[in-house]
Amino acid sequence: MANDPGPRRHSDRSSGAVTLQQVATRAGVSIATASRALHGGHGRVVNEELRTRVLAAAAELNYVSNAPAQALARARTSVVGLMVHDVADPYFGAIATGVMRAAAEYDLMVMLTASFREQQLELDYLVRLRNQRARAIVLAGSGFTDGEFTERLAERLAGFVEDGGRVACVGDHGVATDTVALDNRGGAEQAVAHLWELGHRRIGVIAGPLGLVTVRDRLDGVRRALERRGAPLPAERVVEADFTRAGGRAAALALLARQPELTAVFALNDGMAAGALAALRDELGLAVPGRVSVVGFDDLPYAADLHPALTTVRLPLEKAGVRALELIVDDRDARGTRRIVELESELTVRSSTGPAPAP
Amino acid sequence: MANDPGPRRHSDRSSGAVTLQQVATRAGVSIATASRALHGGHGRVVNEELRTRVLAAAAELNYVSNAPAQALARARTSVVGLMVHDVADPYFGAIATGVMRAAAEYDLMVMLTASFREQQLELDYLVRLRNQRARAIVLAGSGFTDGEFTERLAERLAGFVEDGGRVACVGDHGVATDTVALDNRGGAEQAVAHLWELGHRRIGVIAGPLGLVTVRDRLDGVRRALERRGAPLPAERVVEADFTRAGGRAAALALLARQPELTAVFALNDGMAAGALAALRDELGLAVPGRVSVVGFDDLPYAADLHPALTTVRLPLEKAGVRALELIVDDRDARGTRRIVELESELTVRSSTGPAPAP
DNA sequence: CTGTTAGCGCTTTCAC
DNA sequence: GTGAAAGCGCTAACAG
Repeated sequence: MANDPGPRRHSDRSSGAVTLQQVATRAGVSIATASRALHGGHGRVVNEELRTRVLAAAAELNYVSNAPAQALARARTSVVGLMVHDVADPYFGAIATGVMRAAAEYDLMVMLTASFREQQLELDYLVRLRNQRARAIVLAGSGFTDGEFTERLAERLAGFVEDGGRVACVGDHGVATDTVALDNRGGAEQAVAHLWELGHRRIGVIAGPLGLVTVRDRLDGVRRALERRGAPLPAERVVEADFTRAGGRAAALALLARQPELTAVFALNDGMAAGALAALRDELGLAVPGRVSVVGFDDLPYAADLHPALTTVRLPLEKAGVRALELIVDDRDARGTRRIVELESELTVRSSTGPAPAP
Repeated sequence: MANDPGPRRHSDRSSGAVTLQQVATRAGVSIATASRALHGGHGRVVNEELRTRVLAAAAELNYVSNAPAQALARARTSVVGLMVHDVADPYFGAIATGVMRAAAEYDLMVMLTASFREQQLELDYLVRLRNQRARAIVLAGSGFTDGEFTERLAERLAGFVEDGGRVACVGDHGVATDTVALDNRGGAEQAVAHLWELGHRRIGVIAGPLGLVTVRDRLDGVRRALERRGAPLPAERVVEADFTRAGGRAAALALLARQPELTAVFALNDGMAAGALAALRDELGLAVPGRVSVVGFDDLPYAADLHPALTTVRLPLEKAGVRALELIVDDRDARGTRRIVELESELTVRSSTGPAPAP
């Protein structure tokens, strides 16, 4: 039946997958026609009957096209890279979900990379994504303020862009790409305003690692809000902590030992707030919000289930993921212009904040 | 300099990326040698000097190899697919983290797909992953018990395997692949045993959607444990709920309205337990664990922060992700034998459970 | 509308 | 140890 595949040099390597050629042969058409029938060849229309035959052959053979081969021929893939710190971290999980939803919408596959806050790993993954010829990268990575790191990050991204890739950051990463900006500063200001209105004047801050952009911006917001009210934040009222529950716990303990006069604690993320809450309640026996009010940041899903329910700043993380992907897909705007989508924070008041106790 | 790229038919499509040919030319060697120098050509050793020259040229040109092209030539990629319901769900987030950690270890890239519990989407992604020529798939998807779905799932996976792919499931998906088995049944039994020992005899169950394998197994564990103690679970003591906080809240309300004599509630996941806790405490005013004890399942990170801290069954989710990836990588065992790694559950007792109140 | 054919970038024989 | 060349599976000119 003239179905001789011919001599094969690399024969053994064949993964056994059905090829377009086989489909074409079976349908009795040329490979070009098969391609056009299956993947809609660039304006070209295929005769209805041939088309049907090709589709039937493909179905019978259980043909699935070879994306790497298509990528090679078309010089473009349909995969986008997503860089996060850790998907298990609800913050990044939410962003990732947004990206996934949008990707499904636009028919893109997403290649996930997690840096676990290791700078080298993050850098390496970036070239790995370039290697994969990802069409774009959504960078929601670690976010270090470290200048040298930022520089190398920029280099890597530049290389990626040179190859024709697009990049969108979620949050500030110190690189001049399209970005979905999260209003960390503004959110922090809102939180402070809220506490201030409740009469709090002695506010402590549990900051995360100062090397993270997010922390820097949130802390900055606190400072600004306080300065504007004529009560600049003293250095002793800020503790740097690990960005975790345990970090928050330890920091709360340290902070209140040092500054027992505090009436409010602002933890710069919900994880630390949860730890602080537990420390205050179980170890220090301080009523929240009776004796000290607590505010968190992020409004993770469990914030309402903390005890007491946590007042916190809500960040539209999932939406940020969606927007980032959209920035990447949407090529309308001229390349070369940096696009920035600003997303707003919103204070969610629950039960962990109340009037400052009378002096 | 004889660097004429020659006539190009597809010229405009070139993404501008540097190619191996360019590196070879610059290093003054053949493309074959460049390939071997860069990617260690199959036993072949390259002269040290040439090797150095190639590496230098590659560095100068900022060369990054083209994975799709390599995939085509080698007939294999270094990507594995990961199917989850939703990464923002802590359960899947934990599994995903495990997979990511292991993938980094083995130098694999992971392509993430999220079905959001839509059967068709899950099925489609499976062919998409085949299309990408993923080398393997870690299936931690929705987990429907639905027979027809399972069948189609099996079909799709079979196709994937035919092409030479490997598959590992996390949890039972009704398909006979290598799997990392989670002890849902055993965990549920432990929870019941715990309650029983505390004197609870009237236990209500807040089940998730009965169409999910996980739910079925956990419920089954409850039934078995109770039967073994001569107190079979009456149908009225089980409510099917959405697998969420809201679902748990509603179910708790319904359950206690119907069966006020219950002294314990077992929610088949932590999210529902959180909702139940809130409903019991805030809406029904029933003391936990004084009047009714509550047990959850999964031991998500926030379980200890619920109020009261939740007694729950811990599942080694991250480890499950790691193991699944290992099953895929580890080809020692003969193909054809189904391998099953059993992971144990462990009850974590906290403050939401206590002695049953005196009758 | 269909078929032929030249690549896409890389790996791997096969000869030297 | 090195190079030439034949593909890998597919797309897109180009010619009919």
